[in-house]
Amino acid sequence: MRATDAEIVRALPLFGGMQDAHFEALIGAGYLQRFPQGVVLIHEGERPDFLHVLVQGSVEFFSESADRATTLSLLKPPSAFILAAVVLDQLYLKSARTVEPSVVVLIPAQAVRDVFDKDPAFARAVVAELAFRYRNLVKDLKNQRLRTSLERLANWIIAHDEQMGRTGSFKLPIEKKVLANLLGMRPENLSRNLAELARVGVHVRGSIIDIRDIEALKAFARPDPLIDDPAV
Amino acid sequence: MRATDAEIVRALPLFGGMQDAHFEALIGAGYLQRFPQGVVLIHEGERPDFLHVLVQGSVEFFSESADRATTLSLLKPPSAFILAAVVLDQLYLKSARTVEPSVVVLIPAQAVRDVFDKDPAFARAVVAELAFRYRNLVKDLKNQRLRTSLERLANWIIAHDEQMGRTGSFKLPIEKKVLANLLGMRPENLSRNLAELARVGVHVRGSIIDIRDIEALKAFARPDPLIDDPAV
DNA sequence: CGTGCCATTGACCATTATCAAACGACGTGG
DNA sequence: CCACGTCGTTTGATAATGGTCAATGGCACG
Repeated sequence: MRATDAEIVRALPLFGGMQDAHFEALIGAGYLQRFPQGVVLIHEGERPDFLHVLVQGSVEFFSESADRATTLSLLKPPSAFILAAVVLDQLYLKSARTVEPSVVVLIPAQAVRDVFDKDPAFARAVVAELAFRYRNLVKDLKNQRLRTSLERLANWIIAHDEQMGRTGSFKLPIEKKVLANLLGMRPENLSRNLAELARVGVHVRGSIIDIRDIEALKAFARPDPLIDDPAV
Repeated sequence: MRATDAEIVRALPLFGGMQDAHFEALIGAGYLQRFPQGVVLIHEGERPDFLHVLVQGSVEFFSESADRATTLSLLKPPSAFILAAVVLDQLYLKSARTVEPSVVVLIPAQAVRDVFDKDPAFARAVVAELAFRYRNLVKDLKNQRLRTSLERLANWIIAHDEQMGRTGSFKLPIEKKVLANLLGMRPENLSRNLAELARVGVHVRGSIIDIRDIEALKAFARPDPLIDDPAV
C-alpha cells in the first residue's frame, strides 16, 4: 500500500484518534485493491471478512429480495463502510458495488475487533461513526415514509444545490437511473417528476439542473432539517 | 428508585458488563418516572437531556413533518432508547410517546457520556447496541422499499407467529391503528389488507389472527431472513 | 345508555409501477 | 468517417397500490 493511501485512511475521523501502534497493526494487516466499475464488493447474506475503506471512486449499496431491488445509499470517499456487520460479526444486510473505478483498503475484521478492544479512542470513534450512520438511516426512513417521490426529488435538489454552494445550478453527479433508485423510484418516474418540477421553476437540460425560483421550490418541497440537514 | 428497578436496568446488556462504581454513578444520577398512556416523552428536534430506559409499559417512536406523521418503531421493556442522540449530543430525530402506562428510568446524558469515556466495557456495549439498532433500521428500510403494504403485513404476521411459538393463532398485541402505522399504511388499508389475506388462509375475527395455511402464506409473503429474522 | 373512538366499508383520487415504444448519446468496428 | 449496437432516457398507455373522505357499525367506558 502506498503511504498516501495509508494517510488518507489515517485522516478519517474513525482512525484519527487511535494510537500509532494500533493503526500500524490495522494498516499492516490490510491491503489495497483497485476495482473497475460495476464490481460487487460485498454480497448481502455473507459474513464480513474485512472492514472496507473507500479511498477513491464511489460505491452504491443495494439490496435484493424476492425479485425486487433497491439502492439504499451511495458512498463517497474517504469513508469506511460495513462497520456494523464487522463489529457484531454478523451477516451483511446490504450488497455493495462500485459505480466508478474505485480504490478500497481492506482491513481484516478480526484485526478491527482486536484493536477495538484495546484502544479506547478507536472505540469512541466507532461509536461516533455508528451513531452518525444510525441517524442518517433514520432520516432515510423518514424521507421514505413521510414524502412522495416528487417531494423526495425536490428536497434532494435543494440539498444538493446547498452542498454545491447554492448557485442555483448544477450538473447531476450520477446517472439519472442511479439517482432514481437512490430516491426510491423508477427511472420513468424520475423523468416525469423532473418534468413536473418545472411548475416550481426547476428546469432540466440533459444532466443540468437549473433552479429558477428557489423560494417556490422550497415552498413546494418543505425541507425539514431533521430529514435533510446532514449536520443535524 | 426501587432496588428492583435498578436491577432491571443493570440486567440489560447495555449495562451488564460495566464496573459497579460506574453503574452506581449512572443510576445514582438517574431517577424513575411513571407515565400514563399517551404521554409524549421526547419531542423530535429537542436536545437530549437523558438516556431513557423503559422498564415497564411500551413506547412508540414517531415522526411528523409537513403535516404527515409516521410510526417508526415500537419498543418493549426492558430497553434503553435514544442512545444515538445522547452519545453524539445531537437533536432527537424521533418523538416518543407511551402507548400504555409506562415506567421509565432517566439517566442524565452527561453522566452517560462521562462513564462512556471511563468504562471500556460500557463503551463496547454501546457499540453493540448501536450496531444492533443500526441493523434493525436497515431491515426496516428494506422492508419499506422492497415490499408492498400487503407483503409487509403478511411477513409481520409470520414473524409474530414465530415469536409467539408458531401456534398459527394469536391475538394482536396492539391496536390495529398502531399496527397500521407501524407497517407504514393507513388503518383503512390495513383493514382491506387483512381481508385480502383470506385468499392465502389468514382469517381474522376482531383481534384474533388465525393462520390456516402457513405454507400458502409464506409462498405469498416470501419472508427473507435478512429482513425478518430478528437474530440476523 | 350515551359518547367517543376504533374498525370497517364504499367511492374516489393520487401516486407509482409496469410494459412498450421511440429517441438519443456514445463507443466500437468496419 | 460512418454504420451500428448498446444503454440510458423519455413518453405514452395502463394497471397496481395506497391514500382520502365519508358513512356506518361496534364496543368500551363513563
